[in-house]
Amino acid sequence: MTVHTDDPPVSSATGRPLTTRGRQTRRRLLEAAEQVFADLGYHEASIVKITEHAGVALGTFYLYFDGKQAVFDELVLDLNSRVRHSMSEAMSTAADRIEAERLGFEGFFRFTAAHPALYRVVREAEFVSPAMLKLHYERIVDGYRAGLAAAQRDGEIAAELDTDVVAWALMGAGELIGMRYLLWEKDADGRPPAQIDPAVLDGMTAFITRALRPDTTEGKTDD
Amino acid sequence: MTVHTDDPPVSSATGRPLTTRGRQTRRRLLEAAEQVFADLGYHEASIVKITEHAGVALGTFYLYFDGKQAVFDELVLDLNSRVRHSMSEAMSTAADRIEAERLGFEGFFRFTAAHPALYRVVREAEFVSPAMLKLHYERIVDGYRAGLAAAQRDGEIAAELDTDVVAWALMGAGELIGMRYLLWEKDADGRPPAQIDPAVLDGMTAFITRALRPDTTEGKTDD
Amino acid sequence: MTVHTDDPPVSSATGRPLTTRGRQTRRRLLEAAEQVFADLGYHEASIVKITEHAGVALGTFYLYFDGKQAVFDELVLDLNSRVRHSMSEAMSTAADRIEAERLGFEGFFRFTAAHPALYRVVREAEFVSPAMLKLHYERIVDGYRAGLAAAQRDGEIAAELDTDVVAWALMGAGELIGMRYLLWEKDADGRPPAQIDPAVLDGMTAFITRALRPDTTEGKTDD
Amino acid sequence: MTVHTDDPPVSSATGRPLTTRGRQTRRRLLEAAEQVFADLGYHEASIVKITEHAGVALGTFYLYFDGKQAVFDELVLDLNSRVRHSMSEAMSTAADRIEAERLGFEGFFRFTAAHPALYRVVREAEFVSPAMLKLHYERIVDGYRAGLAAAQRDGEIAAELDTDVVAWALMGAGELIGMRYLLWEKDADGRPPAQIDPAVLDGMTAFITRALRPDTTEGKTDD
DNA sequence: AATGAATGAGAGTTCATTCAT
DNA sequence: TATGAATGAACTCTCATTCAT
Repeated sequence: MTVHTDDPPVSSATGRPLTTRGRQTRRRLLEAAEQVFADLGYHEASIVKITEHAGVALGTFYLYFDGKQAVFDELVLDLNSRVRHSMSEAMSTAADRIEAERLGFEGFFRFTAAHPALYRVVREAEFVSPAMLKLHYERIVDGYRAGLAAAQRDGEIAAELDTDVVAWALMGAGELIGMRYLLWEKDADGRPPAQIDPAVLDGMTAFITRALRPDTTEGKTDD
Repeated sequence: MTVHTDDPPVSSATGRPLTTRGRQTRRRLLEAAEQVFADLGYHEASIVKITEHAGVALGTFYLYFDGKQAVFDELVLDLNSRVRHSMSEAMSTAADRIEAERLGFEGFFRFTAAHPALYRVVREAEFVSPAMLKLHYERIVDGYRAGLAAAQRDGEIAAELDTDVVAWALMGAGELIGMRYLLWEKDADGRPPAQIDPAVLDGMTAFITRALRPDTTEGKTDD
Repeated sequence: MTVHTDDPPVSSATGRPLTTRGRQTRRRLLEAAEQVFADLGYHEASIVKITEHAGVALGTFYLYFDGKQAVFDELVLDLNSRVRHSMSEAMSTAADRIEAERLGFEGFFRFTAAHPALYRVVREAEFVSPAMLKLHYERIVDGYRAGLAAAQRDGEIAAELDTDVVAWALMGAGELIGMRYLLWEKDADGRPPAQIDPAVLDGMTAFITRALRPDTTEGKTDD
Repeated sequence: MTVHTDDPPVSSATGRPLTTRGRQTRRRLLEAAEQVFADLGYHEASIVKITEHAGVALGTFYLYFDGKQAVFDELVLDLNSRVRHSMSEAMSTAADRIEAERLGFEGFFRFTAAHPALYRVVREAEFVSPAMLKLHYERIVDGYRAGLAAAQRDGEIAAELDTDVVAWALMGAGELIGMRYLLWEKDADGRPPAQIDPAVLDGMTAFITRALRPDTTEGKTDD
């Protein structure tokens, strides 16, 4: 599990810079936190469980983090950074915006399937650290909106659409589809699927394509 | 605040039927719980706070509910019942399915604006009582899907759409739009808006209409 | 189950005399208390459980008893009265004191097997109502001691024995034998035996006989 | 007050080994528990009272014990171990089995007088932790029975006696004698006696001696 | 840099008892 | 005579955090 945020705060809770050993301990704690928060949720999780999972003593935790909420917040930022990275990488090969949307969702679902912590931790942030959830959503929406607006200028998507509203709608749709068809879906053995059902992705693509594509009469801009 | 569920459990925690006085006390407790859970969230809420709010003694709570989680669960069911009632009432005057969708969202947003507890309580159920959240979503989706399937048979919406996927996508979209433009929006006085910005509702309607409407070449069924 | 004490307090908690109906309710409550205390012990038992068992409402209990401890105390007295009655009846046909001892124990064990509440309730009195336990033991010992003293005067048992010490010793012995071979013994089906193993009773009789019988050289008094 | 069990569990509630400081705290808690349980009984006792008595914070208790019942159980084991140690030490100088019995009772009474917790705690175990009481009695009886059987082989006590029955009878006798003449006896100042009345011990010895000694006609085995 | 014993506020829950009906 | 809703003190137990080592 690789942990990389936009602005990696590789310093101790007291602000001192860290030695190599310190950085390692810190990373182990953050990874343990991801595991424990994902498995148990914020309130069932405890610092003891995190430190046990990380194989360090209880007190050590407070050398690197200000407290329970602080690790949690950092974890949300970290997951946000990673899921956006996964999505933008998936979209990078798209020929047009609508293909980009499909690839973006594919990347999102792939990340979700591989990191169930994303939902469990990020969505719980709504109740633990509301500002973090807002930040998470807004960062994703920002990317969306920028892409949609550019595509609109290029005539790739319908001019009448409100890119802000559409961006939020798409994110909401993606989130619930992921929850329904990835997190709640169980195969014969009761295990969650490793990837989303292609038929669902197709259904989602059809829905999005219809919503976004320009009207047939709509004049395309040159480019 | 009116409390009405599909199957109102007007009995005590021990299952005995209640006197009039008992029913009143129970309802006051459930209403207090809605208030307190909405204001503070599940974990910050406490039975003491609920009983204080209801103006009864601590022990009284346990005459009517099995515990903290039990009131919470009942509250989720109650809110689910009420929001669905609000939506179906709003949709009842629609001329066609696409208008029904718009009216349904309008009803949903109106309920959300009037009962912030819906989001705060229901979404938190994901972490407190996952089965309740699933139930909540599934009950709403069931209605959606049935309406979409019927409309598809009538040629009111595109035949190619996967009604299940669309139903979940629409619900997710509606949820995040509501969160963004109702719960997070503040007017000049820092108060949340009493109703959703009509422009947003229009944007959403455009999005949905484009996604659902049959292709122009698509043959309509007679009616 | 018949309830009869030396001094049956057939009056309400407030001291008023009782109607026939009142007496019935009171007796049902006392019998329910015996059952519930025996099954659950004093602390696990609750007034609600007793009244439910008796088929009356909670408040009714306080019409007849001063409280939880009060029923308990009355129950101890009642059981004491009944076990002593059972023992003295069993001893009534004895030819001599040593036979009387054997028959007395037999009666005690029979009562114990039929009324497990005796142990459960009476022994718990040590911690709930110490004065009641003392009374229980002393009443039994009084009978013992009187019988032993008379037998000593008649030369049926050894003159050197301290009747007080012997009475307490015999009662203690009987109590632990009953606990070990009746309450803790389970047959093939895991059920407690309906009567004590005759071999055990023989063993006990041998022990007592040896301890009590006069020395062979000891002169018997005429009778 | 020295605390020593057969198998001293010098580990925390979570099973981790303890530092010196931790072991000290644990021992202080166990001693405080002995005091508090003996003074108040199981149900009146509370963790708060135990920790206050021990001079530590409430939470500290749970570092070392799993809960109220757990300390109680450990205390029963501890007392059992100590009283048996006291008895076997007292018996070690006996010339024959009958003298051993007398010395054993003396040791038991001495321990009882010095540690009233023995009765109060161990007998209450019948209702709090029945398995513990059984264990307590059985461990004592095991020693008794072994001694009696050996003595029987040596012809020191009557061959006809059932050693199992006799062992339980003797223990029961000793327990009630101790209760009557130590715990319930008060001197002029209302204080319990520091040691048992020698006359009672003599009475008990006479009783036991008569019961156990071989018949005069019984042939002794050579040794 | 790391340890782990100690803290104590605060939670959910139970139940004997009262009293208006 | 009977009811059962209401009370609230007291309990056990948890866990984020501190700090001496």
